[in-house]
Parts: sequence; C-alpha cells; structure tokens
Amino acid sequence: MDINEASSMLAALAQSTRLQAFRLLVGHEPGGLPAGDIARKLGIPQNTSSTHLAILVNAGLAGSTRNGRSITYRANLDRFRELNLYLLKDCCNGRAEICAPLIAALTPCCAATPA
Amino acid sequence: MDINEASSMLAALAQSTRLQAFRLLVGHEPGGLPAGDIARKLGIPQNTSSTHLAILVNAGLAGSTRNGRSITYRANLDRFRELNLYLLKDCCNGRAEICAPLIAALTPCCAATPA
DNA sequence: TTCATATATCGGCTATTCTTGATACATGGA
DNA sequence: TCCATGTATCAAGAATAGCCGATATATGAA
Repeated sequence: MDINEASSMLAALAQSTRLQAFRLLVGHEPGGLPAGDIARKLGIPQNTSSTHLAILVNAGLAGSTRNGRSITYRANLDRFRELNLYLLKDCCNGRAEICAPLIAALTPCCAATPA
Repeated sequence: MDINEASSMLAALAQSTRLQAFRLLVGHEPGGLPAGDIARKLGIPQNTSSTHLAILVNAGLAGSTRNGRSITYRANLDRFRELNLYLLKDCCNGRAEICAPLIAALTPCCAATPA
C-alpha cells in the first residue's frame, strides 16, 4: 500500500454516493448485492450506479462476480483494512498514546477474543 | 459525524499532496509545523501549499495558530480518530469477526495499556 | 434466432478541483 | 512610517469528476 493506492481508495470513498454504496456493501457481507439492487437502494440511475461501482472496484474496495444475468458486488474488507492500517500506522509509529484511544473506542464493539 | 462530514474529510485526504501534508503534520505532533516548512518539505510552491492546508483545516483535520510572523499547523488527531471510527463502525455492528483482525494488527504497534 | 432482462460503456455537458503567477494582508524590526 | 518576511487570497487555465440519455454487451428463456 503506497500513497498513490491510498489516495485512489480515499478518492473512491470521498463521494457520498460511493461511500453509501460501500457502506451498503459492507452491510451485506458476505453475501453481496446485485448491481440493480444497489442502484435501487441508493435511488440513483442504473448507469450512474454502475460507474460508481466501477470506481470502487478499480480502487480495490469491491469486487464483482456474475450470477446468471445479474452481477453481484461485494466489499473487499481486507483491502479496506489495509487502508485503515496505512492511515493509522503513521500515528502509531513511536506514539502509541495517539492510537490507543482509537483501539479503546473500537474494542467494545469489536470485542476481539479476550486474552 | 455524518456522511457529509466524512466525505469532506476523505476528499481532503484523497489527494496525494494533502495526504503527505497530513502525514507530515501527524509526524510532527504535538509541536506542529510552520506553513513555510511544510511547503519546503513537500517541495511545492507556497501558495499551493497554503490552499491545501486550508482544505485540511476546513475539513477539520488540521488547525492553525499564529506564532509571530509564521503560522503553525497541527494535525487534529481527535477528528482523524472520529473519521476512522465512522469508517469502521459499519463493519463492527454485529460483525466483530470483520474488525477484530484490524484491532489485532493495530495492537502490537500501539500497545495499549496491557490489562 | 428472437426477445426480455441486467449491466456496462459512450458522448457530451456542467461543475469542481488543481495549480500557479500575481497580489494583498499581517507581523516584526529599524 | 518604511521595509522585509511569512502567509493568504485572487484569477484564470487545464484537468478531472459527476451526471445521465442513448446505446452496446451479455445472459437466459422461448
């Protein structure tokens, strides 16, 4: 993950319709959603939705597989996690006091396996 | 933090020069950096840098205080943490298995106070 | 093959963003 | 007050992004 990949992913998410689309996909993991359903749920024209989805895919934030006539989109959570790590790595390097509160805020809802 | 604030923050970071500037600021917490130093370190004209910094400030990702003739910029880490929480909240809601690996990857470098 | 359905791509338009030279504003020193 | 320094704003051109009607492509059914 270099700065250009990160920029591309951030740009893909830096548009409210696409961010909504991504959140929608995350919420439908691991099953995914057909392109048509996404456009309908977002209330936007089919081709606009298709363009946005292509941008998410191009940034590596989503993937698609054909299912008969429809094409199912899924969020790429690993890639999303990499982006978050990239963003957070900076403040962690030698300055744990900065990121610790984030982990603290995240832990209750994620409840990683208790030691 | 609503979707429009998040979009604005993501858009602010979705440009490699600004992302570099923000990383630079994060790396100089808590002291901050004068505007001139930022432009020099990034190797860009002073006015370009000023515009980018204004965008970071407008998105809430940075703040500035005057120090004599120069103006010192600082990263707003609380705000940055809120953005990350917003992005990660979705995958945590009822699906800890998605975010747990992120916490696991983050913990070693952040080393929150051990229980 | 023909038709219907699901999605992608094209074309052109508008709006926004990025960049930078020129210039204005603010501060400190003499 | 006058000048030097540090930073912000203006203006304008180039590039990019977003939108959507029209159309193309791909699949499945008859």
